Amino acid sequence: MSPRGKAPKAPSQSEPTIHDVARRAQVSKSLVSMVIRGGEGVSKQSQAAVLQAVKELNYRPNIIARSLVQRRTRMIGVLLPDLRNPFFSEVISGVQGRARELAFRILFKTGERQPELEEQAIQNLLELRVDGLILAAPRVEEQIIIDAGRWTPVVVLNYQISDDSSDSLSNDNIAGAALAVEHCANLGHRRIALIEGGSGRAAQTRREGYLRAMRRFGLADYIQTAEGAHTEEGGQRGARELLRTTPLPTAIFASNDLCAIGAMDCLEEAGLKVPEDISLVGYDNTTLAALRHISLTSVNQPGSEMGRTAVDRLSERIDNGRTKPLHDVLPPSLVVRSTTASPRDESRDSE
Amino acid sequence: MSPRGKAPKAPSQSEPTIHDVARRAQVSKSLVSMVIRGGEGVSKQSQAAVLQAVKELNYRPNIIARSLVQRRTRMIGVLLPDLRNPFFSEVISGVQGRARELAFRILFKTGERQPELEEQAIQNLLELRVDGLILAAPRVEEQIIIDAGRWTPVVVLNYQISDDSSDSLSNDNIAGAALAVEHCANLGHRRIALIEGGSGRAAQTRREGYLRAMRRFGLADYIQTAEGAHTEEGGQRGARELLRTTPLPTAIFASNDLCAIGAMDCLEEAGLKVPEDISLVGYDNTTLAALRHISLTSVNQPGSEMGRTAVDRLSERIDNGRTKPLHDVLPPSLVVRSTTASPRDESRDSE
DNA sequence: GTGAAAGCGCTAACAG
DNA sequence: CTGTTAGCGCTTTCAC
Repeated sequence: MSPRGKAPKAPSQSEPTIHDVARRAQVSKSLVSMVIRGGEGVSKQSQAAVLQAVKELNYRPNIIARSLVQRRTRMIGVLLPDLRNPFFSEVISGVQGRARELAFRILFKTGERQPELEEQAIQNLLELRVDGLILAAPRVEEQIIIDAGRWTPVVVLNYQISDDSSDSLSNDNIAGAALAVEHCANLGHRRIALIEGGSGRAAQTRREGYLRAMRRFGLADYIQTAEGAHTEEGGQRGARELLRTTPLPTAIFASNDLCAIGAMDCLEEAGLKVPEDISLVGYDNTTLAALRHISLTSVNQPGSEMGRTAVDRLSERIDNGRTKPLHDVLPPSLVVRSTTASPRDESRDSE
Repeated sequence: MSPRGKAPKAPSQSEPTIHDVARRAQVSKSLVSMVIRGGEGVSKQSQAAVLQAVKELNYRPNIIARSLVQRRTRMIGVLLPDLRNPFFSEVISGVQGRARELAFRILFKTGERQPELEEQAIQNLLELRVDGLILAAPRVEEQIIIDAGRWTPVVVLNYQISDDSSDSLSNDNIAGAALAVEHCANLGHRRIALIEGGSGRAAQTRREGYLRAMRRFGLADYIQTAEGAHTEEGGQRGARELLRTTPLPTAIFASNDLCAIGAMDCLEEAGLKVPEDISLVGYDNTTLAALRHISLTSVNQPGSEMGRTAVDRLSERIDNGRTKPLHDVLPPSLVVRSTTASPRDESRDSE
């Protein structure tokens, strides 16, 4: 829980403090403090003296000390499942960009999809007195999130929490899954299978969306799901499972892009052509899907924009004192590329 | 330079402090402090009392206060160019993993390949009193890095600095580029062109490696370079430039994977087949290159491993007091996949 | 405008 | 084993 207590030696002779600057500039500590923070109401003369002393001593304000007295750190904690999925790279890019604009710093952790690690990370971030927390696709128990929300502003991405202690910002996974199913159905597919994304909440919701949409389109009899995960390996596993069924599905909706790509590999290794023999839809519309060689039809989820908005939500609470919770649900959209087409033989499809 | 000074209202009634815990447990502050840090030499009884009070008050130690008095933060600053390139995602994954194991926290910034932003980020990290700094492929002036190195331990990735104030950890870009050239030459290529990676230091070194290798293999007359960048767009630009030349090169070495993928797109749009008409080699061996649909021959650079090692280097200085600088150069290796083959028509190749 | 004094929450000697 | 005493470097009243 606490860091190792070793510190064999001091780094060097101690760093200059505000006190040293004050002495050198022949002014008081408080004056130096004013100047450092972009002082107003300071005479040009003292200002110049301070600035010069700062330069000469190579003084750097100690933000830790400042944070202690101000009781704010201007740090935002960000917890992601991992960074192997480009979707989360995009999220954190957005977070980082907006954070810079609003003068926040990012403390960053990955939870590796393990609830215990996530919880530990959250506690750690809270102990560091972050001014706000962004939790992306958390797997931790809801109560932990609620408690965190009572302590500091929290924005949860892609999981609408049932409590009002935090803000949330979600992609409408139900609607997104429906878009995927609808697209396939419109192309004439009936045996539209799902490769699931594992036990994460987004994956569960997409599954639910798939089931509902299949029923709505009168395809309840064709519902078919395979276990998978939000990784390439998960996609391969799911595809292998589907390949063992007869008749084969003519379209597959994979729970995310990584999963879809894994499935695609597996299908093609088995000699099936995409989209001629089988159509494939992913989710997230990551940069991977957009690669010309992949060109995957995918449900769009604007990761970078979500990251930026998350920071804005935090800033509204931190800097503008908003207290009413906000729960945004972004409408997904479908980006059609080259992995979907009408089924080869429609008569065979009706068996 | 300094954060906005607004704080409209306190988050809630103030958080419990070590003092509150002490009162509640009927012991002294210092005893509480001991217990919190995994106390030794504390009676079972007081320990239990403290732990209970902690629980009841929902107390969380204030790491900021601790950092101030201990003069160490157990935070590591990480500066990356950006996260769109999966290579850097891998680096930071490695950093994050090892940091967790060694009880460090990660403060993370991107420099967006702009020296001014990088410098600002470094200063910011230093003001926060990070215990160490990892600078990946920095573009900032060398003097800034040297100054930072005098202030706190620094590990520079993929740029061997000419000064001994920091450690460095580089891939041997000269050797890596040579591997790419050699591979093509061995396949019978002579017109091996380079798409450059822009003004970054790694890109420059790879260029140098390309030039040297071409000469070494007696292919000096076939040297051909096109401007590009370490992005897909840069690769497309470079490929377009090369496509205007006659005769066309039979192989292209792109300065990194992203660049290679951009080039591949452009080539195929122009009706050329890879590798039948033209071979292509990338650099970094990112997850992108490994995708079955890309299957790009690429020079391997172990991003995740480099991230882990960077944290180790820092820890050696922070926790074990090492002072002698270490400059590691990792040998690259070539991963051959499906984008390289012998040139179609060797006679035509000799013009 | 400027300076002096009082902490922020915690740790680290050092006495009891 | 436990409590007391000083600060860490900075901001922030509040007098001058």
